[in-house]
Amino acid sequence: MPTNAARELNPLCEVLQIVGAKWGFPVIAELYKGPQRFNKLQRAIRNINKQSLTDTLRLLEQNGVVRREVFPTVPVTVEYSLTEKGRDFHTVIEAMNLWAAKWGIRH
Amino acid sequence: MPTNAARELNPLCEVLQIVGAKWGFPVIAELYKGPQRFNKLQRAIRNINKQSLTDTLRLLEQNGVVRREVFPTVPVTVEYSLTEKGRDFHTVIEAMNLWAAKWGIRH
DNA sequence: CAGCATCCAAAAGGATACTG
DNA sequence: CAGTATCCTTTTGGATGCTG
Repeated sequence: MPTNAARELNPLCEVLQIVGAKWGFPVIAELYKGPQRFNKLQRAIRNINKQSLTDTLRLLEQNGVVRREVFPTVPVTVEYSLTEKGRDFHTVIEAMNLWAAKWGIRH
Repeated sequence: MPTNAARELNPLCEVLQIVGAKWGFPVIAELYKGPQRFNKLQRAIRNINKQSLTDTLRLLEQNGVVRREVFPTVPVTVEYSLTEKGRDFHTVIEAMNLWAAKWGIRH
């Protein structure tokens, strides 16, 4: 994640935190497919481990991008989904894709 | 910078490399003001050191966002400026700003 | 002036094992 | 199932000094 220096560039800091987080995009991309439980997310995202997944979900939750819901089954079930704010994030992703497509990879 | 995992999400990988780099935004922001020499950039960007500035400029240069021009004065003068691709990057920045403004910091 | 080489400190990432 | 705790490895960042 971009640390202090970049974070001083408000109000971009929040966006940079999200897009700069190593697993932010993969998690968001996966949740676009629909609500998912913790273990399902972990299996879906190649090479992520519990710790990293937990950290990323907490970060996105704090930024209001992801919602966490606990169902009191046994064992407990936890479902993660995108909030409205999270779904609206596609505007940013699209802008990135457009720019990347317009200019291509490498020059 | 977001590392391997995020980078597999082509064609976003290039964008993530740029926005995820700790000093990417500060350098681009500074160059929007116009072409600048190495030392001028370093003085303008709070707390960046030669090494980090060099690394960031090389990264942006490789991505075709920044142009490097050497003038054979003594001592040598090197000027950095944004390419057309680099200036067009404001479309991405704007999308980020819009999203951030729409949803605010924290929730 | 514009860097590169080196070195060190700090942070991030990841593996594993354990728990309610 | 969904984590937390711990430990360890790797990567990054920054400071400093040297050079064409």
